[in-house]
Amino acid sequence: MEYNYKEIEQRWQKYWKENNTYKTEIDNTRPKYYVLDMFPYPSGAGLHVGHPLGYIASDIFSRYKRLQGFNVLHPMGYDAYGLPAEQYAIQTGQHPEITTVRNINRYREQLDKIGFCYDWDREIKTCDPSYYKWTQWAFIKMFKSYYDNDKQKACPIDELVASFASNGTNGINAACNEQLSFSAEEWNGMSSKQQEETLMNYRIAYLGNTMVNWCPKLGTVLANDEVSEGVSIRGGYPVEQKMMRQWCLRVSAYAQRLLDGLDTIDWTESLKETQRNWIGRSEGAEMKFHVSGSDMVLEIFTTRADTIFGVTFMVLAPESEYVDSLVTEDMRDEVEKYIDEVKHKTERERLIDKQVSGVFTGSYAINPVTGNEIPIYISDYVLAGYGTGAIMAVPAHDSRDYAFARHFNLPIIPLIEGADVSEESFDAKEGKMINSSNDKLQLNGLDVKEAIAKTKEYIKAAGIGCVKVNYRLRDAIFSRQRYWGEPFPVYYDEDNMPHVLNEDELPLLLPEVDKFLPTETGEPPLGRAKNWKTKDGHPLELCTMPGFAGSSAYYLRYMDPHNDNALVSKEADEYWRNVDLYVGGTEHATGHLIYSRFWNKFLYDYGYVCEPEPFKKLINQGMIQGRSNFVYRIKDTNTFVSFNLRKDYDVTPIHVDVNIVENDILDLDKFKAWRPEFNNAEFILENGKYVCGYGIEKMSKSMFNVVNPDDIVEKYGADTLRLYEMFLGPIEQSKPWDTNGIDGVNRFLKKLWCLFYKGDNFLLTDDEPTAEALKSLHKLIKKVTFDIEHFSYNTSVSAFMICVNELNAMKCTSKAIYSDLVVLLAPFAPHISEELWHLLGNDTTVCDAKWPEWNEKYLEESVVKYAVSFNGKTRFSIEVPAGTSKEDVEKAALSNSMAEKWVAGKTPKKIIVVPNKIVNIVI
RNA sequence: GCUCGGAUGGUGGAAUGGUAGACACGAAGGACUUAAAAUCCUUUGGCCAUUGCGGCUGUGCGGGUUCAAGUCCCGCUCCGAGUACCA
Repeated sequence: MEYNYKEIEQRWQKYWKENNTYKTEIDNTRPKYYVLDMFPYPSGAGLHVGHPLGYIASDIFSRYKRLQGFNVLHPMGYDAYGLPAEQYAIQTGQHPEITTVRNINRYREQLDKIGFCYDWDREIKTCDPSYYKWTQWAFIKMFKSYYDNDKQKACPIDELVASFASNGTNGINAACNEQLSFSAEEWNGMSSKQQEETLMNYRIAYLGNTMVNWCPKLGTVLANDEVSEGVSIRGGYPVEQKMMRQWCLRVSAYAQRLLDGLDTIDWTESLKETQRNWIGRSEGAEMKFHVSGSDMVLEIFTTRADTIFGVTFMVLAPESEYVDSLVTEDMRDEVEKYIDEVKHKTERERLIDKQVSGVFTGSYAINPVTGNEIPIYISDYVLAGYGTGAIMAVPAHDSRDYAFARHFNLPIIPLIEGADVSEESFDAKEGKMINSSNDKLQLNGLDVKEAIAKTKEYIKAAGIGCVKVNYRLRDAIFSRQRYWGEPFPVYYDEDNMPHVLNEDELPLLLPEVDKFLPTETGEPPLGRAKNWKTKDGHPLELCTMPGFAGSSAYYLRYMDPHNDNALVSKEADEYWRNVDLYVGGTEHATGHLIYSRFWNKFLYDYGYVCEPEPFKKLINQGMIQGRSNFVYRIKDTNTFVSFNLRKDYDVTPIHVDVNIVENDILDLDKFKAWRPEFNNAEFILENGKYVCGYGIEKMSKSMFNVVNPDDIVEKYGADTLRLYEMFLGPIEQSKPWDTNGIDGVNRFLKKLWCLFYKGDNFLLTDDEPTAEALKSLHKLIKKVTFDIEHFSYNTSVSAFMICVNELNAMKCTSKAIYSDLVVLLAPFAPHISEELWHLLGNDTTVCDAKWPEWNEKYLEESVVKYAVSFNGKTRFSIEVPAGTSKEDVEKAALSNSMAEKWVAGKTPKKIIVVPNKIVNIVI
């Protein structure tokens, strides 16, 4: 019998489906293990060969864990809301749901062919009302909560209201937009609208006026992680800063917990570092500067309190609320002109144009330590959103202040001994302080670190400021002026104040609209929906939620996907707890992986989930790049010259579809048929072949380098695809897709098949396995077990090849050996393993087998080989019986006929024997 | 600029401080074939020797630690990824 992968794979895929082989239920008698893939956004292009890389890796791990006796939860679903479907809808008028469903079906078809062990009963689509009900539910909870900094958790807003009513803001330490201070009487005297507005300052989901990234081309705001280098990640359109009233999530309240949690989880150091940078904790001091001739006080944040004696000016962000009252009449025109200029610059222009710019306000501040008067400027190098939006400028020790001082000719006072500030600032936090003492504070002679500490002490004692920790992490902007997303469960009253719906009114269904564009009056697409109001006629929110809303808690829903009464039941949550292994790309480091952790912590605060971190271990699969092929056309002809001969001609390289090239050899007939203009192409060949050049690029249609997994499955089978993707290299590494080696793994499967069958004869017997075969097998068990635990799948595949070659060479026919081998292979190549497993006479599926354990006794060698080195250089090797003592190994090494040459009559100074490995003789 | 990775044959890549280059691809030669495909065998880092079965050299560069370094330490070069007026 031939290895007929098509027949085998189809038959077993059908069997698994019909028998619910991968259906998972809570089972308290077995330990759980939760393996999760980052669910895909179903794009119209379908899966390419890079997508399944992570899915295969997690599938191998799931199957392995299952064979080890774990109850494995391994679900899959779709992140179905998103911009591309909506952009497509705008262009074609087709409802995004139709495109989305079509794409999902296509994805499912492609996934099914690869033989994953997903429990499809638990499938989730974020655009499904039964799913987004719980996204809306969580939003309502967040709306009804504030963050108590003392308790370090989210609490019901009602508690805050009660506290305001009895004590005002007294004793309240809550996360907020701005520190408020009022008494119980003042609170009780407020109108309900005023009270509502006050509460917005505290809610975890709040409506706030914030600077947002506005993308005019997409017609929506974007979160910080959706923007890179001044353009939108989706589409690459310019983004500008704009003040807008938007729904926000108070992620910043969780900054410290998000930072601390990183130490408790098993993620790669680089990913944790990315999150740490994104959270951006910095310890410093907040200091008050009085404005000269006024009772205004400006607050600044600095990490370099020690440089207070070198402050020669102050700078405010142009957007700062204080600017208006600071500007003197003679400067007003100039300041307004500058603010206007800054406002109209897009983020991108600001980044490109790094010229120093700014303008003097006309006002002066007083340095609280030296008493000196210093000018106050505004400049766009100070950001409104960080710290207090104002800085004390120390040009000698900050490069940005330095550039500004140079441009406006402001004084520069060096504060560190030996620092030369004639050409550039000295930013390093090292050296001894100078010019930094007066009757209030003496820093001269101190080290920078000591000076920082001493200054902080002084600031506190003198009441001119406080020690403060700042975070770079901002609240997440949660509104999108888009159609294809979750509607907010929010309506507005007569005062235009927002209220949330009752939980029993969920889900609030996404309404139909006639077009997916903003309304004529510039309102979001939901403004087109008919009857978009509550039963009692209140208008509903027109924005929808962003992409990360649906992906923030999906891992919880998989635990209990059909529950109508809760996001996840207590029972399911306490059994499955959190994700043991999460596999996905690094691109979500500062988006999904932060939001999800935040969302989880919020739910944790209320006891809806029992684990403070959602993803215990995380593996990042690398990207698969495209490997493009080129042909070389001789200029102004239709003649193509082979790669190695191209130097002799004047040629233009042209991308050629990689699907008509094999091992860099062009299929000439397919090439002629590929494009009409190549119909009558001529070729200059080398050795009768046309060799193509290659290059590594992103996998994309325009480069003709997209390889579709279906084509590989068709040509080689799913098992070959799975093995080959793993064989390609370490899972975490980015690498180009290169089919050149795929024959190797395909050959391996055929070889394995041929160990079972020769022609139509079944070769296997019940013979006792030989010691040699057992050794080969147990070597494999040990290696593969170790490799899977360490996600080193490429070396596992090699180990299988070695083992099969060995068994082949020793003509092993023992069923006992192959039985274990097939179980080991099952996670990697489930279809062929299932087939072979049944050929071995089993009637259960291979998934229910038991992972074999290795026995050291089969691995023991009777003879041990030692490499013999002289002064570290290996010269020859010797063999001694296993268990030979060190002394005897030394003797054997020295008495070897080869040794004489290297010893050369001298007495060895020292001999090192590493058991079973090396004898190093130092002469 | 900062942070984190990485650099090993023609290629993808192996190597708990212990015989570098496993495994695979490609290439060359051979066997079986009328022929091709498939399959199998041999060789394959470089240099030298190959009527000596061996020698020298070698993991981006320069140092160091060690009996022993691809691996650890210090200083560079180059490449990749992320991030950026964050005070």
